[in-house]
Amino acid sequence: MPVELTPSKALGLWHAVALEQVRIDSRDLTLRQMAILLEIYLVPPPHTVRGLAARLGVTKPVITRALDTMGALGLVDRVRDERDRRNVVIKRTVEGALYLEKLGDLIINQGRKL
Amino acid sequence: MPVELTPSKALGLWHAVALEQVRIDSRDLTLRQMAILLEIYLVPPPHTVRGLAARLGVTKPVITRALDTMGALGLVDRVRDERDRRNVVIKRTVEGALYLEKLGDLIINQGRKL
DNA sequence: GAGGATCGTTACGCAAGCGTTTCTTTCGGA
DNA sequence: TCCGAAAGAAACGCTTGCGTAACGATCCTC
Repeated sequence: MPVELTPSKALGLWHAVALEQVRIDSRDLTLRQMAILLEIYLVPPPHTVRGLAARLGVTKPVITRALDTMGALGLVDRVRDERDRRNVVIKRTVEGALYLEKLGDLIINQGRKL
Repeated sequence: MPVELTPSKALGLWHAVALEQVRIDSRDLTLRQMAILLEIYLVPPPHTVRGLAARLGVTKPVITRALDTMGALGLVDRVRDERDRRNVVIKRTVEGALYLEKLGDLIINQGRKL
């Protein structure tokens, strides 16, 4: 069942969510970081630096840096892959799940107001 | 008529749009810049630096810098208020309207796919 | 018309992101 | 057992954003 939106509602939703997010959360992730975070939490694992880079169409250092930042915020975790120790597997965290849960609630609530 | 979303669809929509936006557009606005841009285009004018700062809960230099950046991208324009020359009125541009129109289409299309 | 308030900008030092390039470690086939 | 390929991180110089504080221009009131 698709989500049907008019142009006005689509941008209105984006507007309301962006506004609330700016006001509430000082963490201010970039769009890329947000895309990476959502990818990690919404797409079945395993996730690797290389895989994410390919998926987003960016270079590997971009992913490494984003993981550094979001790791410091506790939103994601990194673990060496013991089966192929060149790989790093990106893990979800409780805090990251909570962060996205709040974002989801925000989107839903702003959607209801439209 | 509100937009009803499940948690899964809300985050799924955000995910899909963020991903496409990252892949397609190199401009990569920050969340703050996006909030400012949408505020300018969706809320009736006039818009001032001070007003936007209060609305977003940020300091004035944040707005000035965002307008610098987005002005250079052609997304917004600045004009002195002739009635009170201390004020700067922020104007919309054709390019900015086009940018948001594309974003709206993107949101709608990703919503349909859910 | 002088003095204080208001508006937006600029300056400053700092933190974080970028793309490119260069390691370091690890794997896997000859 | 080498030796090249692959994965991720680190290094480099640069750009952009941040918050605080100071600044010029303009308005308004006394």
